[in-house]
Amino acid sequence: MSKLTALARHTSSAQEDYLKALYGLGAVEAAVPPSRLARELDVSPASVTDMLAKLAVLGLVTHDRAHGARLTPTGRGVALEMVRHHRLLEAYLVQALGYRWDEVHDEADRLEHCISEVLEQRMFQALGGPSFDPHGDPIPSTRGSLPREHDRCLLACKAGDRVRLSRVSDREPEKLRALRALGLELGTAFEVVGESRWEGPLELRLNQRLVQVPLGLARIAFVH
Amino acid sequence: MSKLTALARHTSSAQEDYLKALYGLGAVEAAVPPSRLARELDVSPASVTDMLAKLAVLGLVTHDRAHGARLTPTGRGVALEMVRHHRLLEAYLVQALGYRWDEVHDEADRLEHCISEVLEQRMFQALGGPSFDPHGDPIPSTRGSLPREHDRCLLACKAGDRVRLSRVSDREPEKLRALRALGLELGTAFEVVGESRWEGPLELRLNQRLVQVPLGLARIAFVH
DNA sequence: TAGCTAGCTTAGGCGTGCCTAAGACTTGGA
DNA sequence: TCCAAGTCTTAGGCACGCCTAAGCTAGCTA
Repeated sequence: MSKLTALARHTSSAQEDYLKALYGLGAVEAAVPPSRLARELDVSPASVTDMLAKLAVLGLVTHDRAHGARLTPTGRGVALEMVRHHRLLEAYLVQALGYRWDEVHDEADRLEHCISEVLEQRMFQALGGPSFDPHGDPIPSTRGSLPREHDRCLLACKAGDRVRLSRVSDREPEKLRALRALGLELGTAFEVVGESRWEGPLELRLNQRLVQVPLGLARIAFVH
Repeated sequence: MSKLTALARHTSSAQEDYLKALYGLGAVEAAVPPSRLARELDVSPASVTDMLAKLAVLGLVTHDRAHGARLTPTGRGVALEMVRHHRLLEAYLVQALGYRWDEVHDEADRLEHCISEVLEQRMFQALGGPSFDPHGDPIPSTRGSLPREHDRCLLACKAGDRVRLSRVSDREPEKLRALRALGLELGTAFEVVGESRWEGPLELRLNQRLVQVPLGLARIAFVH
């Protein structure tokens, strides 16, 4: 990964969004089809073609029609920087400023593009060097390494499994509020009592209480 | 002033910069010539003409050739919101994250455009409702009122004056570092021993020490 | 193998925010 | 009074990031 930060490299917000999305779609390991990226970013396929061409010129992605787009090592570096900014900001907003886990995503999405390396570092230090954000996602190190995740989706659990909530998707605030309302926070221990049948809810035992978890919530929850 | 926040009103970063600059140049009280604004923002006069036309359509400025540009009440509201964001961010960075007073300006200039009202409020609360930023500039209230400033420029002081540093311009980090190196911080008390003669330095007595203050530093310092 | 369809790219266009170059208006001095 | 200088606007253009519409390609199915 390049030593230059995204700020010094003057990548635009939009470019950073594309790189971050590519990273999230696994463009480090395998090529990502443009259509997938278009859906993710809610832009037209034509826009994706344009932007991928620009990013290719900048040496941030490789791109051929047969396979799709992949991040170069430099592109991965920029993407990881954005992911680090995003997750660190989420952690900071929750721990230092009293945000709830359902309030931080949009704020972090805006701020991640304009914080300096200095601010990043100060927040990191203020939090004592956190490893995870408020949704259980790992915060990449400055060198770009990520702890391997061993969790599995709540949907994949079998009746009788005793697990803890380890991670949730940060995308949908409403679902996050619903999970919290059911008593599910990061680290909450519970037992899976009933698996989902015919797309019905899962049933959990949590603090002696039986709790029904709709499919849509179970899908964004991960446990170990 | 409109109740809508700049975010909800979707003013662009650039528009907000123009409004803030106009506010700083006194476009509430008197019309500001476009050339002055162009110099301030380091853009061409033609760009200013363009942008003022857009802002006029949005009802944020009035603009006639004879006089120049003035902020409407709504425009003043947006400008003050940016000023509030900027100064609050500066205060937060210094007090909560250990920045020095010469490090905060650029960071705040970027962040002021993308923080939510929620974040603004959380920072305000975390600081206990501060009235001034680290350079002694007053932080406007949400309703847009500003405490009146009674300070005067250090340059205007006479020999024998006993005063305290109350405010400095936040624009030039190097000068801020130089002031600090001379022992001058907000609230520092000193006596003016010698006024500037033939554009030479002022002389101050500060903690029994005699200190020479170059004209360029005295110009950005204010006292009361 | 031929044709259809899904997916990608090209072409052309739009709004924003900037630019330079050239014209118009004002204002003060000769 | 009239010219010169400074100021402001107009005209035309560029990069960015997006769009729609139309064309191309490739792979699957009949």
